[in-house]
Amino acid sequence: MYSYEDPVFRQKEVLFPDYIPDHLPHREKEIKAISSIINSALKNPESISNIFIFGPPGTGKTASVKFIFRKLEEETAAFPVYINCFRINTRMGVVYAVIFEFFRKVRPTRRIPSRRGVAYDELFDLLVSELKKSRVFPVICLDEVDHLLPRGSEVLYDLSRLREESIPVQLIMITNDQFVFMNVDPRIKSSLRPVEEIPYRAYTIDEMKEIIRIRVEFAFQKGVVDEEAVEYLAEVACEMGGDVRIARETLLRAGELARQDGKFRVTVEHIKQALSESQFAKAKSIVEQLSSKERKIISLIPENGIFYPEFYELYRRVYPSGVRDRMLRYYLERLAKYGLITMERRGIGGSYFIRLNVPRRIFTQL
DNA sequence: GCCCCATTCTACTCTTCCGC
DNA sequence: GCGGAAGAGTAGAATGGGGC
Repeated sequence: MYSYEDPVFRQKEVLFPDYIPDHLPHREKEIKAISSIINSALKNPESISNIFIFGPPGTGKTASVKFIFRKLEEETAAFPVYINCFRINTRMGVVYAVIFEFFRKVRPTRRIPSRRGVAYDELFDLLVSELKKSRVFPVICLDEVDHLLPRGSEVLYDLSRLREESIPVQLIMITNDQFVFMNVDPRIKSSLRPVEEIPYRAYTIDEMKEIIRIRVEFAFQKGVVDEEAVEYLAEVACEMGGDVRIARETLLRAGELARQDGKFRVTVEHIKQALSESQFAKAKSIVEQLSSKERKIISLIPENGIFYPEFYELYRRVYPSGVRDRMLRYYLERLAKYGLITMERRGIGGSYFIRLNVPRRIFTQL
């Protein structure tokens, strides 16, 4: 049988966003700290501390927790649940996600209840009774927890209060914003205590170089990626905030470019070319998750910006049956929160000036 | 027991109102 | 023009009653 060996990639999936490596270099200290908090809670459920992880994007926060969760599932009786609050950002959504995972992993024979037509309290009571019966130790990770606030913040209070029902539950909250809980209801803040804070700092150039080298070693065929290309990529990735995702995405694109030109060698030129696109990798992944309404709205914003009243007129002209003024503002506020646009108020009591933070081609390519 | 349909219940979306 | 709050509207699922 004919077998084809890729001349560029050896294990391309190493560069995919959902790939969790067996070893996370330069995050051993943080992983050890988080694991130790979880393990001591497992040994002594009376002394549970919630965990608050914060730091710049692309510094391995999510990868660390997913790495720890994999070990927890393999080696302990804990019941880890990972929830991305960008997608699941209501209290009902969070409780339903926990119940869904519980019935999938712990009680696979039980029918998963419907989400619609069931009261939140009813669903929460079901969660309480099932957790009580099963005696599992839930470790719930709320990634991008800032997207849960303020609408879904009540669920933090509810989940923390499970301990009053003698259910040992540990929350892990991940965010890029260290001060995310500053304006949260004091009642909710106090319910989350005690909290252990685990800060993640941006990678240094040397650390970035090593991380890229390891990825290159596993993902590419031997000798395909030039050393100068690795060094250049590490420097630029650090200048852009130390985001490993940019480096990973760039390597993937550069590999494809090297294949296209037929020389099967990744050079600095390939990296430069790939970087022009991958610097917007994060924005692109956010845009991919937007609802069709949000995409329609952002696609209408001109490259050179527009004042809100003018934009509302434009929107209504293009989508006469679309949302009204207040709702449009609400959607724009959300897009601003995602970092895709900037809303700057011009003058005292003046209108908002809306500006795109990413090139328009990001929306049109999807 | 099964099917159909109206009713009920719920979370979530969206509009309207009003004060600043 | 903006933003918070209240309430109406909507979609989806469960429930219950009637007819076969």
